[in-house]
Amino acid sequence: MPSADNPRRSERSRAAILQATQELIREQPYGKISIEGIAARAKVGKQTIYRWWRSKGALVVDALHEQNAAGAQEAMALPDTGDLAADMRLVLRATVDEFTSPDFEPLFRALSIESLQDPALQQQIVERIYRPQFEFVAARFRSAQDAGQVRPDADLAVAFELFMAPMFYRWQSGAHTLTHDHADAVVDLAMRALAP
Amino acid sequence: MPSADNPRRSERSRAAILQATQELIREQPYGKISIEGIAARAKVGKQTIYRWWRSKGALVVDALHEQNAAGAQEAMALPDTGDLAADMRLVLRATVDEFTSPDFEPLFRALSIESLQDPALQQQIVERIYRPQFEFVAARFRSAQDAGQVRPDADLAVAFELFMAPMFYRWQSGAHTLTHDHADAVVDLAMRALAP
Amino acid sequence: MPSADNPRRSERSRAAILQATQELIREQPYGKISIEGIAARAKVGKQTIYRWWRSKGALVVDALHEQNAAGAQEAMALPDTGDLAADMRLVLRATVDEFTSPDFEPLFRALSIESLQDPALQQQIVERIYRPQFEFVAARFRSAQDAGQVRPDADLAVAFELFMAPMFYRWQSGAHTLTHDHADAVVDLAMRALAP
Amino acid sequence: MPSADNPRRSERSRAAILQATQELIREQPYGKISIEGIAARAKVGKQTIYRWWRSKGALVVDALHEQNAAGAQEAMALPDTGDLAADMRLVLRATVDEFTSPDFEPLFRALSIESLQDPALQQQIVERIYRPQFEFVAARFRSAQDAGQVRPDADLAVAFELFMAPMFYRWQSGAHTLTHDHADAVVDLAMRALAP
DNA sequence: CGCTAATCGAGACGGTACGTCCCGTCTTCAG
DNA sequence: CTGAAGACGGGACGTACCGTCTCGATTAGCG
Repeated sequence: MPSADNPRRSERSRAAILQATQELIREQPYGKISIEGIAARAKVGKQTIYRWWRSKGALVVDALHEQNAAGAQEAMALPDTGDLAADMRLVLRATVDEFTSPDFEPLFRALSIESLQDPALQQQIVERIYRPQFEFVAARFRSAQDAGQVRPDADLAVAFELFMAPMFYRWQSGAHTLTHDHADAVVDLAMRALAP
Repeated sequence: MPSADNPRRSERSRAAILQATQELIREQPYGKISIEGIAARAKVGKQTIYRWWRSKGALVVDALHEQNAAGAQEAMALPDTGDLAADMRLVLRATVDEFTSPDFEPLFRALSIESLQDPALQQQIVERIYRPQFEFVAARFRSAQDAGQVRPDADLAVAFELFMAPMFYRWQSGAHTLTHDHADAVVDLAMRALAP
Repeated sequence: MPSADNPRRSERSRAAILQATQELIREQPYGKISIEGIAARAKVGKQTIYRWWRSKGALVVDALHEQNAAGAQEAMALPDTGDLAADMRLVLRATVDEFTSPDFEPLFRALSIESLQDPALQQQIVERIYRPQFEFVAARFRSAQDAGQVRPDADLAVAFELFMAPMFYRWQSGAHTLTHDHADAVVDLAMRALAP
Repeated sequence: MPSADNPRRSERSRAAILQATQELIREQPYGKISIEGIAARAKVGKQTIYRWWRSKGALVVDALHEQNAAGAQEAMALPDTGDLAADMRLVLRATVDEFTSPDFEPLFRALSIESLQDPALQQQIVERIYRPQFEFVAARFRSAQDAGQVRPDADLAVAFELFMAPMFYRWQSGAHTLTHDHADAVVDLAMRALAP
């Protein structure tokens, strides 16, 4: 994700703003983060932020994308070993790792907060984050259906959520700790539910 | 839930504040709600709010409780007909209704936003909202285990989330609409996963 | 000045309130003093203050009187040695001492502030503080007129102010320091002005 | 007195704030005046006031200067007719007029209240208001000394106060009304005191 | 290769809300 | 009924940020 479409736009500012946003979100509760604080940290005028981002939420989305671009995007690298349970175990463990990581977790948190407050942003997130992730997994599900590991009439959207929702729910509710063991247990149950 | 423990506390103010909070949360985006606005609507001094509630989040928790106290608390009235699937269908449909209701949904939304911003509040919500709900359902699960409808070694916490998490996830992600049909589909899958 | 007219009135409270008022006025800038602070220091309910004093100004007036009652009231003890200049030198030096004293000065200051804000209080001060002081000095002036030390047609009010106003002015303007030498210089000039 | 030293500063706001301050001080008791009220009257954000003035007192000083700048500054236009008594009569009568004017009096009052509460402001007033006025009069005194109308060894500061203090004292004590006749009487006495 | 228009940093501006302090009144309970 | 305690509705405080708006000072790309 280089600069943007506008050639005049300062790449230096763009990067500094997203960098500052990531850092601040990691350093303090999201409620304490202000555009002014981001501008100051990035040594940028406030207007430069307002010029290129609609809202703090949009800024958070981009900051998260920037971070994913930097990292390996493991969560999406979904292998097909022929064993769906094994493959999903990898996916869910990676999810646990992200929900646990001090680098990612605060950004997810920020994103959740913003998406709950702004329906437009919520739809944007569905399309830019949720849907791609779903499509990757759905493809793997179809392959598993062909291999007879999943009932052919299964609703893939519901199936997808059967795996992911429990992880998300635990994270957000804070009632239990997220562990690889828990991920494995969820995969076991979900596989049983989807078995032909 | 009458006044509180302090006999000096004005019941009139307490009720007016919670009432105003509920109304305002329903009328406008949560981000636009201010303590000042609540105080004005309740015809109360700001200090009276700050005296009895730590934060806007704590106020939202109480407002939700007040609303539940007023209503029938159907979600918790969990029958035991001997047919777990049927009973859980009732619970999940009631959940769908709440996530859909213009009376409840904005308050849940507000609660989620606040709990994501304040770990202390999150734990309070776990204990005052999540845990009681879980215990009700867990009791029903144990009865179903006795009746041989659920595997005796099932982790009831995971089982609980297998039902509830997909509903919550759909609501928060906004990727799909919540319907009774979807609730039924989730119950079907979850029952399959838990079957002995 | 014992309790007051009401026999039910608690002498203990009355004294504690005036005591607290004096102390606080000496300890901090007058603008920071609150009724609430006085009540707390005096271990008294706020209502007890509001019951017996119209305003903070009235409280200050009483606090000053209480202090004068305790002290020697030297400023008023005006001797008649036959030498008006010498006698006035005593009066003006005593005035300098009061304007300089850490016990009195803050109370005068408080009184000035209040009287500038409340015409009713200002008149009360004229009658309870200014006028008695003037009468004492005026009596001495008349005696000096009889002795031929002061012009018989002199307006005693103007004469009085000729002595006192320069002291007051220096104190309030803060442009110069108040000293006994200055008091003597003022007496010299005023005597010259009033000489037959 | 145009804007200030900072070119970014809005002249429109500066003028509106001082204007509003003057108006409000004239319209109501000083104790009822709030920064908030001034900001509202001036259609200005509170921060704009706090940005450029340390305190309400500093604002009052500037408001008074603004008013003087607008008017003729008669009090300072001190003629030298060769007759000191006549010249001083003009000055003191002008002073009476100011202490009597509904335009000036409330501002002086406000200034006195503030200066009594803030030593830093008091010193500022000495330098910006008291001292210039003194210097004008002192120059006239020196000219009178050259003309043999005033004792050559007179302390000009004390002499200045001999004229001004009685006016100020009457005004602040509220014991007597201020009139031109009184001003003339004071000049007579002071001239007698200073005569060679 | 200089012109000019967009972009930049900086930060003042009119506002809204914050959380706190105090006002003067009212309510409760103890003596 | 007085008095200590302190909750109450309310007004203002001084601060933090909002999103908009000038200011020069770069800084491209086009002419």
